[in-house]
Amino acid sequence: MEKSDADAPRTAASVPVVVRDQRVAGLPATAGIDPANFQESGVLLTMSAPRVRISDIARHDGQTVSIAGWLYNIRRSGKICFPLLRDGSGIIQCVAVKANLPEELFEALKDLTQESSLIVTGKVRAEARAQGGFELDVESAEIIQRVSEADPYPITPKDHGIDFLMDHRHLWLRSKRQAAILRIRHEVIKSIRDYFDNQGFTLVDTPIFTPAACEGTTTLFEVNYFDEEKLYLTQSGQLYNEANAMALGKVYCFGPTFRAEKSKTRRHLTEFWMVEPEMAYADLEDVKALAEGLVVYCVGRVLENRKAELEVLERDVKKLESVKAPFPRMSYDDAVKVLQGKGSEITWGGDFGNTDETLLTQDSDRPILVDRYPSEIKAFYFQPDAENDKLALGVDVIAPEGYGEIIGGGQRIHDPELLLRRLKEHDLPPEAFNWYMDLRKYGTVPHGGFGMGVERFVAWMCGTEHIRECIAYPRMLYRTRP
RNA sequence: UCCUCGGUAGCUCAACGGUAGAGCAUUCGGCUGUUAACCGAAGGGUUGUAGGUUCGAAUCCUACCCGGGGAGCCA
Repeated sequence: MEKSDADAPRTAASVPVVVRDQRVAGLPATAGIDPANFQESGVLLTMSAPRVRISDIARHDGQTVSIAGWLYNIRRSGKICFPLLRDGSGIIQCVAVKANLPEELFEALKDLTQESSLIVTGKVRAEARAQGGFELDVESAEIIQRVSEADPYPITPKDHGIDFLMDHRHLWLRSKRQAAILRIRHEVIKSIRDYFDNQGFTLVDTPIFTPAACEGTTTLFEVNYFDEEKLYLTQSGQLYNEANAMALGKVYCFGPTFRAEKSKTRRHLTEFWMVEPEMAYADLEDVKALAEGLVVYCVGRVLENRKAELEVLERDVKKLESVKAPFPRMSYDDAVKVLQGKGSEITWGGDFGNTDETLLTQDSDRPILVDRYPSEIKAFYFQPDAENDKLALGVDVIAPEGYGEIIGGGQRIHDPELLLRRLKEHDLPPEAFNWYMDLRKYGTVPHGGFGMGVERFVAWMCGTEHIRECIAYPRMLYRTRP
């Protein structure tokens, strides 16, 4: 039903403003205006206080400041109301007392709807009763847009189902939990980059359009490349990484990868982000050490810099604090024996299922490294074990708490004849790999690397049930929108 | 692709063969310290779609559509 509300938005161009300038309403202007504070928004605002972010609020105790944000929720009690203001960096409870404010302003605030955009100016006050320890005593406010009650913000503070939330993913990101996950994802990505950058790796990004299967078996998304040919979305940058490692020694690529697997589980996305380092003059042990170091470093950074977010997520940080080197190591052979001892039906030569991975790590407080898998279940490029050529020098890092394989990698074949033989055994057309063979022709060296799935790692850090929450806009078997 | 569970108000759910209800959200009223605030009232429904069984279907049956969980495969 339409409401005859003069303040309701009519067009996108005419932003309704209930209270634009409190000086009109007779409030005293506060000194200390710094134009630098207003450049961020690109809008000249007639504010009388420096603009701050909620994450910085502790440094402004006792000062009058402005916070630009959105109404997260509001609690009213007659002549006093408590708007919760969200600004992307945190949430702060504001206090608006009717007796201290112009009537027009108090009424506008009291009746404000969820997710309305507004800029609040007031005095920061330490307050034990408030979450976060600080409150803002409202002095003035500018309402940028009042959300219409005829079409209210759909995500209310109560429970919602996953289907509804995923349909509103673009709005769901505004909630506390989702914002915390995205900040932890950011921390993980930054720490991954710092880890490699600090050790002399060079970021060299690999193409997303690729001409053929890198690994043969895995399903690829096909793309029409003009009318010329079919290309595929990359499922790994590894083959290109090997070329880059021969050029720069130590490299990594970091970007989205695509797998057209019809997997419908809590650990699968069709589009996910992967970091893949590759090192020249490296063997399996070097790869294992690099992987272990990466995991320890990133977990440490999350613990150090994202305490507040882990708390929002109610993550048991003790489980993360125990992630220290060295990680337990075992061979595939031993892992199969351990699993059989625990009642798994796995036989030698089979790959681990998710239940196997969970069983394997259930007694460990940190990830475990499993190496030397049967060559038959691994890709064509794995270097065979010198002591048993039926085994591939591959390694997987399996995270605890049921998060499964987060890293997979190993040492690559450097011998040209062996590589050619493996291509044929895997029914791959050697002519498509001419450039890859060149790497074995011109100064071949032992080398290796791995890939780490970012969303799986973030899911583990956050303790989320499903990895779909660990990327802003997940792409899954039956979900491609928004 | 297979197995399994589900689709009822904007949202979360109840009713399980006999008059479709509750909480939240929205609207109106009350409340100066609330913490997913609370109290009172109002509006809000072609029960996923199409057939079928029945005196009578949200409820039972069939097909389809949409989604959740899992398997295989993988990071």
